[in-house]
Amino acid sequence: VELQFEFLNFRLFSMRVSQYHLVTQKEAPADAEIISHQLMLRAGLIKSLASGLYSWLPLGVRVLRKVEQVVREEMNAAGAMELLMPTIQPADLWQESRRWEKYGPELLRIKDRHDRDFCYGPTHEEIITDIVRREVKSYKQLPVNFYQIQNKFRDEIRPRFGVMRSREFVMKDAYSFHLDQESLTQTYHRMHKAYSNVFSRLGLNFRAVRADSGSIGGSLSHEFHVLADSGEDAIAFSDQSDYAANVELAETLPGTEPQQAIETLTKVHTPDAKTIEKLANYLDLTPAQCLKTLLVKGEKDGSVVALMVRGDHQLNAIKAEKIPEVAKPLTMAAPELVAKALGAELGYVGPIGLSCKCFVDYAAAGLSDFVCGANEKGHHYTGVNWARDVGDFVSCDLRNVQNGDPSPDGQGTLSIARGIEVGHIFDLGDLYSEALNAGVLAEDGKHRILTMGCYGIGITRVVAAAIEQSHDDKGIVWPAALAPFQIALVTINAHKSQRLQEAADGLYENLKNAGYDVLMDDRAARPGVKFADMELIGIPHTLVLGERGLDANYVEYKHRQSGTGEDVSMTDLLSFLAEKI
RNA sequence: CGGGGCAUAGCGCAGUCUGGUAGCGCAUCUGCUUUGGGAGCAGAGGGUCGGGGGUUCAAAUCCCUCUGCCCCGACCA
Repeated sequence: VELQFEFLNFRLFSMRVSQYHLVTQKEAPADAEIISHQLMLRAGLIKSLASGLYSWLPLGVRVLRKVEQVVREEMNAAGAMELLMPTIQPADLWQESRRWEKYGPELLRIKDRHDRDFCYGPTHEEIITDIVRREVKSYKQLPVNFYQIQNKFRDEIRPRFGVMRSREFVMKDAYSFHLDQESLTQTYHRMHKAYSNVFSRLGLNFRAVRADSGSIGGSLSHEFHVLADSGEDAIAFSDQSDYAANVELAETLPGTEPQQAIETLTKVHTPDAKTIEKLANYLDLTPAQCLKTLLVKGEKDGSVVALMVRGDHQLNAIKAEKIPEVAKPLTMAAPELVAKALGAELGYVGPIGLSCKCFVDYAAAGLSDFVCGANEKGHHYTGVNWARDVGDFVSCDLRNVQNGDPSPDGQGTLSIARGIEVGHIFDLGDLYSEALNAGVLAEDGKHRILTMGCYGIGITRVVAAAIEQSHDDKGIVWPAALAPFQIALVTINAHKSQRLQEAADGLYENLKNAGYDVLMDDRAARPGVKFADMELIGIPHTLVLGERGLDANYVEYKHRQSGTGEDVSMTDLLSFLAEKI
């Protein structure tokens, strides 16, 4: 708890607009697609430099600092220690972990003047593991948890949505090291809790979801998603339990056994019915009564594997890649390969008499009297039944969950929502510590490889996500914790009244002394211009001081989020604000 | 990486088809008037028309080429 107060004296300066770089725009650049990108450009938070590269202008940096501050406090409270590693990393550590080959073109590789290989760090597992293996020698020094807040570079295939998916971005990354799994699990839960605290304090509507551990590796992982329709990820959660998972990972349950066969197996002529939609139309059936057969490259050269899902379902690539017989990454088999390996034509493939390995999704395996390709151009079978008509196959979980599917924990049904991933935590086990040989002497005097966790928060992305979640037709509506300034003090024509200017200066000093971040709009501009700017940049609380109020000893108060306002007596102002803020 | 689009003043755009002195709105600067919800008038500054090459008496405009930026896709049986 003491750690939490370490930074309490952190405070950003109050400013006068006349002395501040506030440049707003009425129109957003045409290439800004999503609302957060448009508003960040219009409000003058960021400026684009090149594809996926943004400069943060003074107003934007204030927001970043506020996010960082909350993150620092919660990391410190969770027992993590801040350090700072270089952004440029030598290749040899990446070669040691074998990621120099594995990471692919997202890793920006560079050479120094001596022709030595380096990369711009996309993440820091190698560096921190190297520090720990050299610094930590005894189990008595464990566990340790280090974090940093720093720029990362990932050479994305397609940067988009402004700072939401940029190439260079600010990330908080933490790494913990432990003697055993039990200690790691403890810290993992502690960090899970710390992340929930961070996003709650930032005023975001978020969900923690089970996730695939992806390219970082490891076993257990959770993502933290801010819920927003523009999110790039789909997440599934139960209406009756706390089950929540990325759709990439969310399991489907084995379905019911197929019903007794009624129809007889019949081959029908189906010209041009190469898609499920056309087939269902042609036969006057629903897609759910048809079987979709996808042919992918097998792990063995030149081989093909068949993956089957119900016609109304979608194959989940990550689940498919977990099948040992399937080539990684998942690749659809080219028509020539299919013709060569199976003698079949795409569009009319089905399980009956198919000479390759077949994997069938649970729901598809529950079908009876269904339709599938006849492995003959222009023909399908109807009345197909697995047990009676089809040879060997393996049934497994292959598809994406859908709205209304039963929750995998047996409680309730799943809903699908869209989310923006702002945090991700991983239980890495000994993945990197083993590769880099990071270990300590244990109590029994034996050398033991460490276990490791890593934990990331996309600081810059949090800013965009907050705007996606909180804006209106006038502009940004910052949650209190993120706002670049707490109070906007707008003067009405003060340049024409010395008395008013002096009163405004006095009020500004009082608010500063009371500990608030204040932006005083003292420009000699028309009131409408000032109101519009303060609303665009989303300052939560606005105070308006004009001649009228000065004469009657009041200021006007307006709340950005609710739009409501009231006149407040000058004498009561500080206690009024103390209650509001 | 594949497909599509765009590139003209800080931002938004017109002009390109049909070659003939580079324009409009916003923003910026000056002056006057105005002043409680993005003011009006008058004036001013600001452009290698993305780069290079070609055709032509003449190129923002036509041709070739390079670059940059944006969007879509990478689920199709």
